Amino acid sequence: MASQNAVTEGTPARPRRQARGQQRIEEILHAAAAVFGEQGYDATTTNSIAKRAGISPGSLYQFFKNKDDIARALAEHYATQLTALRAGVFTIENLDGAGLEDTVDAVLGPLVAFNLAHPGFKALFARTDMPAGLRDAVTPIQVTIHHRVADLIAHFMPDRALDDIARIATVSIQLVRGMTPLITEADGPERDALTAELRTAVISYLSQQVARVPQHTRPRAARA
Amino acid sequence: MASQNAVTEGTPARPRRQARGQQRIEEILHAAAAVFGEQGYDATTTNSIAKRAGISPGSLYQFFKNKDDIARALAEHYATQLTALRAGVFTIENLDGAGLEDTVDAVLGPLVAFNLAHPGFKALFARTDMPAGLRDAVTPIQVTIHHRVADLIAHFMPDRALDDIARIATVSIQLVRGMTPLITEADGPERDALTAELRTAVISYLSQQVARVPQHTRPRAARA
DNA sequence: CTAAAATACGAGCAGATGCTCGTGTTGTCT
DNA sequence: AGACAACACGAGCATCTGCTCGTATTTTAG
Repeated sequence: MASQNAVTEGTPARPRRQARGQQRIEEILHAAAAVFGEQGYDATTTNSIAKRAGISPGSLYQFFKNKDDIARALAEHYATQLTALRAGVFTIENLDGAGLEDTVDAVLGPLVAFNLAHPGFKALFARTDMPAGLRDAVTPIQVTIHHRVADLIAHFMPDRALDDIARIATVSIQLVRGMTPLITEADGPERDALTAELRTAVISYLSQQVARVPQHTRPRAARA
Repeated sequence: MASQNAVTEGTPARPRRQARGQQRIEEILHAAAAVFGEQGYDATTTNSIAKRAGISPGSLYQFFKNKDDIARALAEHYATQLTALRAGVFTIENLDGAGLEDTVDAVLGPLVAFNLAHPGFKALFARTDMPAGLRDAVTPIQVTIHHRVADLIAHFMPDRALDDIARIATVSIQLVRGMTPLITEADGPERDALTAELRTAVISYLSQQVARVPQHTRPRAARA
């Protein structure tokens, strides 16, 4: 956005990255994701991230202001990948004619896969009590996610009040967030079973909500 | 390690408490619950607990071995009160003839009230990623809770396999745990609304599970 | 009353953690 | 080639946190 060249002084300490630096940044984020996923955010030390990335602490701080800054960058990284995921799989247009179950499947499947592929994700997003710095880093992205889910839900209950929709979206997200650590920490068949349980929980909750106002809505969720 | 007591050597460093000390212990636990609830477990310092309790750090460590020990004692304190709660409200015998909805209500209502009355509770139990010390402190009690919930659930689906029952109990508990922080942090009417949503989610999830095996079970959940 | 145990104090230690700083190396631009 | 910026290093600083220790006071036991 702002001019990063030497002439203007808009962003003081923002160096012009070279290719090496860009790669380092990605290596650091990769290492941070791994360590966050294994140890949790609080227990993760910046020195351990540097060690994991194969660099010195000093080098790390050439690319990131502090620990929260790493979390913020990683959160944005995840947000970007989630956006790509959405574009590829569960666009609203693609699901407009689909039923509730198919929609939930279309969202939940890739989301679980994403959590398994990116162990750091749940460490940043699936916590209920966050330190202030982490909270600031992830809330904007949580708001974005909430908007998308609310849009999706609104399609199935168009005559509900907006704050009802918002609340149902919040609850749905929270159901998923609560189950995610259980799923990622389980192995093989138990993991599949828990994923199926999550699917059941979300679908039955949302079905109940759809059925709640049967006048205007056509509650035939399974077939369009 | 050396025995400082005269006669028996059963519990080496366990002094014979006087009335004053017992009261101090309760004051410390009360203070710890408050600070845990406000700051979270990690952010809470032992010195801040001592300050809140109106004593010096040295005095605190005359009654508790370390920070985890405080958490463990507080967790046991909560477990005791929960047991009293169960005895008073939702004994299995009392609910044997009741339907699923009434049973869930009988559990969820007092449980939410308990969470509101004891702000430290969710800081100890409602976290998904716990430091090792805290995990050790609360897991025994979580196992107890899980047993009780599984017993309750088993009454509604007697022909399900034991690990199915266990998994359903785990998921149910997780649904409640995930929603608890949302509920306690909300105010007035929004809190009530979220509580109602939690009720809906749990009941619809469990109803779905009860309906899944209709052969042997009599799925007349609402009326006995 | 007296000795021992329990309670109380609070300055401060040992260890850890996020982060810095001085210095040296690599890359880029002219 | 020279100059400057980006990159890299790692010992170590400043700070915090859980906890201790020497000491003083209160309570209990005999």
